[in-house]
Amino acid sequence: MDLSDRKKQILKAVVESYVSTAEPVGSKAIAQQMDGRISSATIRNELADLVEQGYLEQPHTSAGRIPSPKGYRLYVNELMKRQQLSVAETEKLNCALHLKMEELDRVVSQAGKAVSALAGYPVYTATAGKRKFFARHFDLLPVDDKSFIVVMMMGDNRVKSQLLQLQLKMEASQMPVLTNLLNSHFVGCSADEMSERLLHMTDQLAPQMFLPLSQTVSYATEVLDEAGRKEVQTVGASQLLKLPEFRDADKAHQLMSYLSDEGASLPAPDENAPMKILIGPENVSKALVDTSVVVASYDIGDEMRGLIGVVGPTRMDYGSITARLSYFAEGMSRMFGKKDLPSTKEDLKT
Amino acid sequence: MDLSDRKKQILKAVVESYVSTAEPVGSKAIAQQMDGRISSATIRNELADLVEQGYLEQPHTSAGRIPSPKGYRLYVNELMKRQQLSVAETEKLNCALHLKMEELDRVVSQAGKAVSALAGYPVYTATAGKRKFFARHFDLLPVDDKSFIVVMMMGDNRVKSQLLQLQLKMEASQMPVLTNLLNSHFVGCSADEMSERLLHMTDQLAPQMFLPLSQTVSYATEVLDEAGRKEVQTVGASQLLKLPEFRDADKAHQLMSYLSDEGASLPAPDENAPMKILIGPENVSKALVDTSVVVASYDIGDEMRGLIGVVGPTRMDYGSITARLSYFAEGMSRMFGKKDLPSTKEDLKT
DNA sequence: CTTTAGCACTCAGAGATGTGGAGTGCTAAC
DNA sequence: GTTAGCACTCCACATCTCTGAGTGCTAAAG
Repeated sequence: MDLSDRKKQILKAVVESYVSTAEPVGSKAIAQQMDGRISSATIRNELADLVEQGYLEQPHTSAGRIPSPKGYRLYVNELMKRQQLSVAETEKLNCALHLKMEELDRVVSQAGKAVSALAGYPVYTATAGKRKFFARHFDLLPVDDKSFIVVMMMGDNRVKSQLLQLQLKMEASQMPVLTNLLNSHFVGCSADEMSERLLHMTDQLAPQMFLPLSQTVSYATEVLDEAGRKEVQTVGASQLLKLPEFRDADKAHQLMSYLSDEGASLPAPDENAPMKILIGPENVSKALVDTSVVVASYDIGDEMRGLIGVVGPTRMDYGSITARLSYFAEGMSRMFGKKDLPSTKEDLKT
Repeated sequence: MDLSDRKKQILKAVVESYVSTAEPVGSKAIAQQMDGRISSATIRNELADLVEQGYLEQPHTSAGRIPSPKGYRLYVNELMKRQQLSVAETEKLNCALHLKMEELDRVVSQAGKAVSALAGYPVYTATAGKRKFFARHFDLLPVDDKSFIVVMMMGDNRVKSQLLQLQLKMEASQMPVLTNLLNSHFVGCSADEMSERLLHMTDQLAPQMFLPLSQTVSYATEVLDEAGRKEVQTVGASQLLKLPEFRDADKAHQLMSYLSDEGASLPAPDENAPMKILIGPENVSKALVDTSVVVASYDIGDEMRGLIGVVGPTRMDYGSITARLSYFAEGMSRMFGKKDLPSTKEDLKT
């Protein structure tokens, strides 16, 4: 049951008009947009068909039509033109990407801001690894005789550090011993394994050695645990309020608190697809059923993947969002991981 | 021109009622709240006086009264009862405070979240130092022969690190030399001094030594520069939407984007006062003239101060906010700096 | 069989109108 | 100085009407 070419043209016109105005679109407007090649009456007939087939909806009898999720889906899969980014826009994105190669987290959130500003919608970012985290190397920096700083490099080459206050005084000579102990027994372990090994060492060490060791190890397990949890950040939530569909404070509030709640599980693309578009009820989460999400993932090396998603009304401009997002995701992949991602249209289907 | 005791009582009643209901309060309601000791007619007379003296305002002739900024000021300075925190609330705050002593930034933002949730208003946090930042110690961890990780401990004992990719291969033996060089020549320097010293060494070193050194130093200067800039974070902005005064999406949007704009200069308490309350037009920033800000600062040692501010409608519950904030600020000070802050009522005046 | 013009019908949204109630200011009595 | 009473004001809310955009249907034209 494929749609006629003309019906598709009309659907496309409806989507694009509604995307930019947020107002139901009428037959006359469409006729005009088609240079008067066909009359509004004909279009009315076609529109009626499209409604019947579920591609469009009518808020009430005497209103224009708006696209249904099914309509958007068709639009995204077949009708949408992949948009070119303007020079100014690529500039801005590049700027965010080339940000002084700082800590990963920073780049990610900076870039999120840029994308959000460009898209006009809130953006969430996350990084997640698939495999367990482990320590690659430990280092201790003495501060005074009752405290030192642990520096731990993780499997993904990120480094975390922390000042530890000791209960007992520690002699300078102990430092290298402790460092050695850590690097010989706790490197390559997951958090759980670490705790276990520590347990085994309880009796083998003098307390003045064991205490700082255990403090260090428990810091390490904490960090590893946390790194494993995927961390979601949201930026640009206030952009929502500019949209007519969120002028209702309650709606806006609901969505915004969902987004800023870190516990929230936000959509992620499938294993092999670089990008995913979820339209309205295609979202599992209740809070998102009235919104669409476009989410891209990118490789950041070491079996880690990053995630960036744009949240907006179902009426969002899928073309320009996907263009920006894929440009950005490719840039990130190029920057961190080595290999590029495929980015063909086929991958956009659910 | 001091107010009579009764007028103050009435003012207090108006403020407290308006704070909790957001509705203009009428003479009858006040009479009731005063156990009928005086009649509504009398109160009307008093109210008229208070309006004339500028402590109250009348949205329109036949409406109740609402406090003016001047009225709030008097309330905050004289009438407000310092509120006790409930056990449950201190629990929550303590919980945020005792968060596994992680990086400073984390604790601060976690605590911000807790305060925001408890207060029901957005909260901004910042940390700022008064003096220049410098490096206290460098450490290098080799990753492979073309990259290593710099670990830099700063004056405030925070540690920053970064993976550096080298242009040239580097031999293992160079590492300690480089580390030594860094620790002997660049410790204790501000970012500017570092750049200068690096310049002087250009000719004295072989390029294969100089290049990684310069990469490391430029990373260090970047970090120091950034640490010097005060960084503002806002949490809980979505809480605004629950308030009747921000049901208007435009207003909410305006304030929210101001808050999430990092460039924004948010109020800070004066040098020696631990807390400051800014009511309505007392705020310099245009975006805040319709809001009040309660901001506390706390010592985090090493000449660094932290900042936490609550932003809300002028009608906010100053009593409970100040109580929470000062509890929190004291906790932070105790945790980081050693000395406690004074926290007497006198300091609350502008 | 498809397209078009014409016409009656529908419905949301904006404006006009009306009513109730909360609250005031004023006056006169206590 | 305090209180009761009363006329007055004005917002909030509901009701009503009017308008215009847009529809569905029918019948004629291509």
